[in-house]
Amino acid sequence: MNPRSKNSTRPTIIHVARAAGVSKSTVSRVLQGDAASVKTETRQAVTRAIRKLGYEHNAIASMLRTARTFMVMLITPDIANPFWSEVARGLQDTLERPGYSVVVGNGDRDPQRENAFLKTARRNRFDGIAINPTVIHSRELRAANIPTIILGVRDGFPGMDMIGSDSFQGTFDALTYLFQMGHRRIGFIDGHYNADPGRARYRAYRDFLKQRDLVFDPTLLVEVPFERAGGQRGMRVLLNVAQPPTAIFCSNDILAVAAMQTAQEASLVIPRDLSMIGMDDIYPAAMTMPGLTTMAKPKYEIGCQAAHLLLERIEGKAPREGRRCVLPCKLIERGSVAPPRG
Amino acid sequence: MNPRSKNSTRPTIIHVARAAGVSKSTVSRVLQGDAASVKTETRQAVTRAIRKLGYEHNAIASMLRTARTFMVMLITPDIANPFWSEVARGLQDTLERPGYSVVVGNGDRDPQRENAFLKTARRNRFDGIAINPTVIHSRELRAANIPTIILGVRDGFPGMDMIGSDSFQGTFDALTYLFQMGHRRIGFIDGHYNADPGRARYRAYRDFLKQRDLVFDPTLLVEVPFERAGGQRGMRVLLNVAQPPTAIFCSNDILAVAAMQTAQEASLVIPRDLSMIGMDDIYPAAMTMPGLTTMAKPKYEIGCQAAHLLLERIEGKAPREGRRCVLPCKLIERGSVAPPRG
DNA sequence: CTGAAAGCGCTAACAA
DNA sequence: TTGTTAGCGCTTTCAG
Repeated sequence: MNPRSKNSTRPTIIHVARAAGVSKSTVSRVLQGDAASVKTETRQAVTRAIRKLGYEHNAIASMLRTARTFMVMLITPDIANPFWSEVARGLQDTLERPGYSVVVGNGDRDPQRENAFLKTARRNRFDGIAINPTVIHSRELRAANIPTIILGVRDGFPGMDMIGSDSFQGTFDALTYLFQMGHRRIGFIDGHYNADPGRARYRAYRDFLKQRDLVFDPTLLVEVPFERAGGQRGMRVLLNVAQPPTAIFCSNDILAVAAMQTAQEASLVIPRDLSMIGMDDIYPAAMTMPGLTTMAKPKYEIGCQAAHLLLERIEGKAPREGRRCVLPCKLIERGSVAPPRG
Repeated sequence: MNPRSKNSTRPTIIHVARAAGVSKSTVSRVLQGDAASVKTETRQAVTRAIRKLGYEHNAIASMLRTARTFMVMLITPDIANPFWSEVARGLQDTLERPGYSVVVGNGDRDPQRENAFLKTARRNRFDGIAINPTVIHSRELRAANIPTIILGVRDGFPGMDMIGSDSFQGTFDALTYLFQMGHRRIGFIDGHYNADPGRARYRAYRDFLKQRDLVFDPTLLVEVPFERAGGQRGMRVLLNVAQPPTAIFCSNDILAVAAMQTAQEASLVIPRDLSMIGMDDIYPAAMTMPGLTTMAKPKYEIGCQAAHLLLERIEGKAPREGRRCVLPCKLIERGSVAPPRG
């Protein structure tokens, strides 16, 4: 039954060629859809032979010969993080059409792991890399000598393509929105990693205050790690300052949701007693009660655009210099913001 | 600077061999860590040459020769779904050590796409496949002739390894938990897909009722699609039955969270007026107010175990017949369940 | 312990 | 339009 049972080896183009009474080159041509240079009858004969033998193109052999693998490595800190899994989805969906497969690596903010994936990309001669660099440096990336797109807009990667969202503008707009709702004492729970990417949100906060002639009150700013516990701690701190804020901006939704819950546990009613605004618009943000108002980052689109930029670079259609693509954030109004009381 | 600048080609083992004054075979042996059969001095000479030339092993050529790719294809409906992204994480984390890369495919419950990924796995001679089959059949999987692990416990895949969690037991335990809290009228919002995998939850619900001598009240059961809107609709229906339930079990957390919010919007206080319990324990379940009590599925562990089973199968260490590995669910008590009022 | 040689299955000039 | 030929870079007998 099975054309290739047990210990018989898989058919190759040679077998197909023999069965069709042509040469391997001809088979190769029809395999590549080189319609122009093979007679219709011949092609049909080959196609028939292929089907009869149950032949399956061997991409590995082809890779070796053409030095093209149609493989792309995606390196993010954690694919289980809803932010990155959405980016991954966008990347994969758009790379799928031109026939690329994407391998995903969880770098985990660990130099060892991040580099291990880079090494895999090199050894397997991947055609491209999409990476959110946390510990890896420009030098290593450049040395890999593989077309690369940086996920996130960063300094320190000169000449490389980058794509990200405008955290500065997003933060600024979020704060402006709160201001226009009437808030004047606006708290800021600022998440950070060890390797801090430019502190766009912090700069936006300071710039915003300046523009609105509000004085910077250090008690309204609290720095925490980018995780639930950070949001909880941040809220506890802000709840206990002498003059508490009427609204709080959080660096991302994970912090915001955790902070909001902490406030609710302290019997504050959101948004009546306190307005909350987050950033990213991850999945859970729509699931809180009230829904979290947030500056959405275009995660899926970032993935899609990243794919396009990378594809151009791979195909040599990109300009020599690195490109920066910065997508705007967008306000999603749900229920966590209202004018201040009184 | 760069040892391989511009249009010079990458060094191969031949270059290394020449530089070290040995043959390619020797270099190959060193590369494979075949310590036993190469003199220490020779190995050092080779290593030195490798470093000097900036040689990088070409995995593609190696694959062609050895017919091993160290690539695994993961096919799920949607990697952006928090359930699957956790499974993916587990799979990747454990496949990483033995040197496998995993390509992830979003099958999207679409026959076209699911098959396309399977085809990629075949053409690229992947060593293994991990799949949650939604539309693909056993026959196609078997025809691919690649070691496979089924994600989810299903009928219709005879002889194949499977791993999943015990939805029947989980549902049964969740209902029992509600019963022990004193609930007797327990509603059930049951999600389903077109291709329904056995309806374990439904069977558990019926069995539970029987065991506890409770009569099955069809008005307490509502079937909805597996998405937020389904949860909302389900809750609206249950809120309007003549004798509403005092507790509700939902097929998964997405439904549960949406249902809980809908109840809250209708001014019910959870769990005072109504207890809610979900299943899966996805990320957002911890972020609601109150936190959602749920039967957790061991998502990450499923990924890890899947990797182990697959590895054994790939290495020919697995028994001929298919194995079934069913992991238990675990109750996570948060704040959404309490004894009924009165 | 090391080397020579024969491919793995395909593509891409170059000829015909 | 088709066939011949020479590899792509590595692994792996088999000799030595």
